[in-house]
Amino acid sequence: MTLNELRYAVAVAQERHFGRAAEKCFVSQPSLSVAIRKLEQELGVTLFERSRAEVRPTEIGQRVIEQAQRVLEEAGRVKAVAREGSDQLAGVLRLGVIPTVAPYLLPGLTLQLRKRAPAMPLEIEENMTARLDEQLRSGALDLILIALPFAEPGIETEALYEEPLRLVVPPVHKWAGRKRVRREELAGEELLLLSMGHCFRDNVLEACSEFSRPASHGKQGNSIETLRSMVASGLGISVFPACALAPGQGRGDKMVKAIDFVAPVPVRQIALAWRKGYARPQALKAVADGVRAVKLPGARDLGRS
Amino acid sequence: MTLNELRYAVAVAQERHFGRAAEKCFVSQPSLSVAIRKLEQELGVTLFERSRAEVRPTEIGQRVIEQAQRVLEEAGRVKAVAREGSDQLAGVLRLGVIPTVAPYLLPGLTLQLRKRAPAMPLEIEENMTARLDEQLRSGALDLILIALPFAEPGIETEALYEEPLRLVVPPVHKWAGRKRVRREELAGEELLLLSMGHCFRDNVLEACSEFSRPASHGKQGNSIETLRSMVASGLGISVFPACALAPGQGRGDKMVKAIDFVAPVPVRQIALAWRKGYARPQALKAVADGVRAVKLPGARDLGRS
DNA sequence: TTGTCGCAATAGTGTTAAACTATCGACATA
DNA sequence: TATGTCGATAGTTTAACACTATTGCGACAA
Repeated sequence: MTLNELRYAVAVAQERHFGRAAEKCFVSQPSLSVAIRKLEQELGVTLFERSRAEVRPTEIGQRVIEQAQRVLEEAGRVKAVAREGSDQLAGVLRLGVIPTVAPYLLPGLTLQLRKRAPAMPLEIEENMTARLDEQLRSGALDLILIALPFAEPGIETEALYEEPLRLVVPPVHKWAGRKRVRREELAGEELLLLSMGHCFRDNVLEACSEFSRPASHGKQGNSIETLRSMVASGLGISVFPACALAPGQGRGDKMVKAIDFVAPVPVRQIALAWRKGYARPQALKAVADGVRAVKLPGARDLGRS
Repeated sequence: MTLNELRYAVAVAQERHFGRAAEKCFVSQPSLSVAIRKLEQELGVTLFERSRAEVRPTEIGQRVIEQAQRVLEEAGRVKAVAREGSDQLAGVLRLGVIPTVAPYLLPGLTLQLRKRAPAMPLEIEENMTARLDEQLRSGALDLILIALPFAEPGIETEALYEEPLRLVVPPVHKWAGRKRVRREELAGEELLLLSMGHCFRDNVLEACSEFSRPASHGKQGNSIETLRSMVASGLGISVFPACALAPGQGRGDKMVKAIDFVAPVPVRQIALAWRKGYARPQALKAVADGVRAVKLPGARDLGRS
């Protein structure tokens, strides 16, 4: 039983004439005759009563044809479903973002994507790299925005931008008045860090470990905003990504004082990652372009597209 | 798009593995791969995300596959419908019967068919030959029981039985005591006839016309039972088919006296008629056999089967 | 890095199936 | 008896589909 055979049967039932039905189906009359007979043999019933005067569906033929129409209708919907969904920029996109990027990038990104892909709402998962990776692999997420390095088998990445790391001190700190600080000077300072698992914690440690190895792990925060408050209250100093230090960023950007490092300025690289073979490359590109279009302070575009 | 392609896609979605899906569909892995790709191309969407680790339906693929399952389900019902209906002895049979046969044959026939085809209820249309013929041609009836001669293009007939015609007189008639009457003797007698259109009227006229040409058309009845009453009340004499004169037949079989004709006894032949190519030959045979199995007084089987 | 394994994709080939044209045969009409 | 219509059949070609064999890619172990 093929869809064509069902189509032919329906056409014969409608036209009540093999010749006209064949014409309607764009096949020759013999082809259609043979197909109908094949269908009748397979089903084991006579679908049409052929008399000279007219072709008439039998009782059972009528019921078979009604059912055949249902099949064809559903088959048509397959194409309809595919057509609706063929726009890669339509439908929810599940995006994972690390916590040290999300609050600073997302406002601008959603704005960009509302322009670039208005039919593609974002479903945001804010979590640490390990958890995002897991969800990306399991298919719970489509794309994730993470910090490099990030190399996993089966996962492709594209670096989007890099941004400088900046020293953050209380307004009353001895360095508060300085323009620049050398990384070596951090030795011996109390450096407030994010808790374990945050990749930015590793970014900072890598950037500064040569000079400062903070013994105390008691002084940690669960988010940059927590750290900002801790620094503001004089609990210590810290290192933030530049995006967290834009004017207007954070609850009052006057709470702390940001100081640039002397070159070589440590940076972190933010990248987009997806499963190899991900089926919506256009959506991927839209997000990549959208992120690049968000102007973060001090950020520098990376990569190809 | 073919039903097989949809089957393959559903199998891949279930197994999440091309090899196993192919095995399940009893085809080679390459065949299945090619079919899936063909389907994807036709629909213009990627149905599966192929990674080394696993095969996963895409968002849109998931929806397409759900719809494909609906198609396959409906396609399965086509076969189910055909299987249910493949029994020719199941389902209503629309049977037309002429009024001079119906009341005498049907009680026995329905009994016979309840044994022979319990799943085939009869829908009875009692009408005159011309109207039955019309309905048979239009498809409103499947079979009709009529009297011969009956020859129509596109219609096949099979004679079932013939029965004698008998003279019917009031109990007080001068012939009431006789065993037999010669047809010639009817000349000059008042013969009560059925109204125009009843084929039995023509049977009687043909059988007796050589001897009696009734001038008066005022003395007519619309049914044999009406005629029986008219005869009983002494309004005249008539000719009935033997079936109408069985013991217990009619409202009191003592109302009138039946007399045989001297040979050659006039008869009428009852036949089954159907459209050439009628799709339920078994139902046809069941009715023919059922009619023959009804023992009507004086009836003699005719025909083949 | 270098095998090796697993799996899907591709190449090449044969067979089935579905299309076509031409013709037949049955029936109805002139 | 001729003629036309219409569905069935015959014979042929083409296209679709399945098969085996092989490649190519990525993951994992040595």
